[in-house]
Amino acid sequence: MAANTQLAVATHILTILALGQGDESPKNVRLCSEAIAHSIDTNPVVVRRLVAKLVKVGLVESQAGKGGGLSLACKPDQISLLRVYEALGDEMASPFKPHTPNQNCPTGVSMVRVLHGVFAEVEDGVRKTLESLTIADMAQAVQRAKCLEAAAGAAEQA
Amino acid sequence: MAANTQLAVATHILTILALGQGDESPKNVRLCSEAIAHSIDTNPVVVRRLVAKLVKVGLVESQAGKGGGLSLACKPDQISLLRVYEALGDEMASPFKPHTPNQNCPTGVSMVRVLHGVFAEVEDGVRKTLESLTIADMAQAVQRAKCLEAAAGAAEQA
DNA sequence: CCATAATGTAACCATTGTAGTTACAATAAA
DNA sequence: TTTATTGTAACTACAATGGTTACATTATGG
Repeated sequence: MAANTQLAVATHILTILALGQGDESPKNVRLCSEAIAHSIDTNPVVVRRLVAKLVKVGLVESQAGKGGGLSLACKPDQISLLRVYEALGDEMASPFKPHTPNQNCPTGVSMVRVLHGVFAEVEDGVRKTLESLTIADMAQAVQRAKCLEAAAGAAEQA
Repeated sequence: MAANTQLAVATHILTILALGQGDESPKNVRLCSEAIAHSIDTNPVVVRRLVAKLVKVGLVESQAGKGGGLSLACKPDQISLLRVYEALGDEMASPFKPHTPNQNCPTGVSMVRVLHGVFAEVEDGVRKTLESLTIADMAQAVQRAKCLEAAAGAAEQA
């Protein structure tokens, strides 16, 4: 199967929108799905499909029609990666899924109950990590990385 | 797709083996893949396929031939869930996978670098949680759950 | 030494999630 | 009214998972 890159792509989209958003001016730049798809190297429909989920939870605003496009519906520092993660769906596609043992085996039945607790603990840790990071952090880190790279490129040229 | 339940099933297998292992006697009971598969409610081949990975990293011993079967190669309190997780493969099948953006878009390129760091942090948290739990803990919890359930069943009967 | 019971593993299939793509209706600006 | 955009359905290709059959290998035990 193709790897699940939805959180990565959604974060990419939001970060791009954040970068387009001037910190001082209240006006967000509106980007079209075509342009975003180009940066991600995918199809505009893939972007719109993902964005639909982000719109549904109030992270993104979209406007149809000529001159329309996408923009953030929140300040970047108000968007934790946990909010993005939750926007994509409740379930983590991961190896942390209980199985369904033989219901007549008491050991098996107890196993799943215990496993459920363990996996909940794992998920909880994941959520805490995601909660501590915002799109604003991502945008800042990307800016910094771009500067460093530009500098390295310039040094290489010289 | 079928959900990935490998960690759950592997933990199930190891816990069953741990339960069959008398704490006082040094002899492990040997169980055959057929019996284990029955508790998990799957095919013996699925069990053997998984066990092969556990054998490879020295968590389980297997003996072919009549009277053969599977047994723990370690003390249960020496087997953290992290070891089990690692035995199954290096990569976490999860939504925490970076994508591959347009390599000509400097923002995209920086994005993945930053995302990589974020996802490493998530993975790190997961590993810490898994490291804090052992098969011995699982076995103990399962025992306790079974007792509770038996008591509840008895109460229901009365 | 042969019958038996077990592992090891290859091969194949069905199911399902993901992403890519085409197509087109709906919408809104110029 | 033309044009540029979103929204969404439908289809495809691909890969991962787990179930299943089949069979070679191995070791016990009578």
